[in-house]
Amino acid sequence: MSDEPKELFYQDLVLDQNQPTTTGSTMYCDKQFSSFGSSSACETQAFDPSYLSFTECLQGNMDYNSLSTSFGLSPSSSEVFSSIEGNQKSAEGGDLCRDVGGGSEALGTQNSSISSSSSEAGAEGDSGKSKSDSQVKGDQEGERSSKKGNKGKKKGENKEKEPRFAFMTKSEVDQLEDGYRWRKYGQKAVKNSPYPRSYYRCTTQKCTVKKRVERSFQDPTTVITTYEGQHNHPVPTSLRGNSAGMFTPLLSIPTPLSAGATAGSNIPQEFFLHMPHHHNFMNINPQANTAASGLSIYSSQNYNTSLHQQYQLPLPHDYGLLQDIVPSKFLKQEP
DNA sequence: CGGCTTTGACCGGCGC
DNA sequence: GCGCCGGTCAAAGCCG
Repeated sequence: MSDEPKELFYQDLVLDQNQPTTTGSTMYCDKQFSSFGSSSACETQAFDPSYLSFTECLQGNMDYNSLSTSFGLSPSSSEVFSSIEGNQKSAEGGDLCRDVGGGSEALGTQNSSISSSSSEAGAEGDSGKSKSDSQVKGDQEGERSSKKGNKGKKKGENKEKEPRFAFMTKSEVDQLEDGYRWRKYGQKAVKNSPYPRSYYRCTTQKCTVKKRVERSFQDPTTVITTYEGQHNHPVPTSLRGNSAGMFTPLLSIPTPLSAGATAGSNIPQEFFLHMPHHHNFMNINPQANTAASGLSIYSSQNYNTSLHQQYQLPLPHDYGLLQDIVPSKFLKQEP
């Protein structure tokens, strides 16, 4: 399959903290990520990767406060979805859905109130329910005692959820090349969306990572990929010759929608494989596993200059740390 | 022939 | 209790 993105670009992502009204992406901290504290979800206006130390992300030791700080929003200013507290449905599914599905709305105006966005918008995306997660968990850990009729799901058990990470990518193809091998195990029509949602599972043995891929019906050029779990193995080197090959054509710049940061969980390596080249993720995570370490290879020089110039990275609190990530020349202080 | 995709059926959670 | 819905299974088919 030709899963190489053909047309990829940051969707209106302007990293200008002085212009919060510019379109941007939205990042969610899912409730399931306990490390985010009681504030189960937050929305950043114009998700700015530069705010955040990806090392923190990778190491998954980022708490809500640091997250808020890193993303340039205070806990109070962050948009917390009240419904999330006790209803993760809206947290992981509905909100993500709304954000994603309502891409033109939520993404178009990051000030839009995601939590109260129209049902129309919410219709599209990941409307997964919490039960789904528990079910998934049950499947994964319970090893599915049997097939249909008894999915081995243990009610009320294994409520913990795999870390999830969702992002949007402008792509004409649904499944982006991320270096891993996936097997499609299902496809479902998404309510109120003409585009189906595909379910993939990592083909590597004992790897329970799954991902869902769907296309935003608000913006058909946008693909929403949701990763669940983390790979317990390196990127298959045999894939398409070698792992390095997967970097070549990737110009994909995803828009994080949901970040999983449970202790010990990493944001899926795929995310970083798709991150803006200029972030130069070299050795940002000494503790990264092999797969993530593969990013160190990714010192792409084929920057999109115009895109670069478009970025106006603010000086974050942890500028020093960021320097290790982003070349100084890209860190210019806003006047 | 092995690996993958397709697709209808099934299950459980949730809302009404 | 019922229907809706998301997620998953697994048989069948496809493909290299």
